[in-house]
Amino acid sequence: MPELPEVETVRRGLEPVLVDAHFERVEQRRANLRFEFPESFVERLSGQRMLSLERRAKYLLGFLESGEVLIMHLGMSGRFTISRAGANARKPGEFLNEAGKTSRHDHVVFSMSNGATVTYNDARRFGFMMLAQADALGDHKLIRNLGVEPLGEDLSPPYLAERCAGKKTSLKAALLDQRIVAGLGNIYVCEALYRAGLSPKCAAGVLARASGAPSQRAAKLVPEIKAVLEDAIEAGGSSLRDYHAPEGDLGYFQHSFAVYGREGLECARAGCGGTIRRIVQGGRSTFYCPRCQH
DNA sequence: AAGAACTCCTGTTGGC
DNA sequence: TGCCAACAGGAGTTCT
Repeated sequence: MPELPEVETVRRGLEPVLVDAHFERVEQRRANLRFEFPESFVERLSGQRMLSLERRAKYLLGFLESGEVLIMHLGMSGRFTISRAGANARKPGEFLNEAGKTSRHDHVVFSMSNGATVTYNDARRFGFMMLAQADALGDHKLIRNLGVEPLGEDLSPPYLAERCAGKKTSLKAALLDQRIVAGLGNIYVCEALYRAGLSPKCAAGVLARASGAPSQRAAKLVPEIKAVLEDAIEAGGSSLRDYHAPEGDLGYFQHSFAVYGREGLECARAGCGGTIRRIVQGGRSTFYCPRCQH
């Protein structure tokens, strides 16, 4: 489900109900999601106050008073839903939860001291939750190899050129590699490449000149990556199928897709007249305009 | 050792 | 209407 803009939207939705609240009750309904839950997961969360909720790449990081961090990843289908005490209380045996998803996939329920209930639902169970020591978070195996955040100064044409220099893998695959840029996923890579007029099929190495300096392509691509992510965050993320922010609001950036999911439709670039194509790279769909992406 | 293929799991959709 | 194959926003692990 979520790429950086969706995870950031979820973070902003959860922050007001989780931060400064205590976990009054934690319900863990199965032993594993993608991975086993941590040892004594419920006990280590219960009674804890969350000091802050941050995002790194597609991870949500809840810093706890105990010095531990609750690391959460939504995988493909993970979603959080907030409900208030008394409101929309689900009757026993009811088939659909507040998110309109089957409640059999409600795997974790946090009851907070401020009266909010936060439910984690994940049909495919590619998401997970872990606990780590905050002061060693940078050494955690999930965190330590992550590349730069795409928003902000760290992602620059020289950085991207250096990391892609000599790479024969496709530009599409390189941008999906979380060790290079952290937080991009299939949709926003397609959209950024389209905006930059770059072919997803060309070798990633084209971003660097022989000297290692950034090429024109790198200079063009970097601002488009930032722009598409900023636009999507502004829109509250993309609601595909039934994704929604924790409060139930729908993001609407999916209406702004130029290529994703638009196979067979005409390229929107003025004067182009090309037709959007779908190809498969690394087992995943890539959408692009063969006429104006080179 | 880079790069590609495979893997986890369930739900939805589109074609016949 | 029913059935079945293809596909879905991720990424760690295992191969070549």
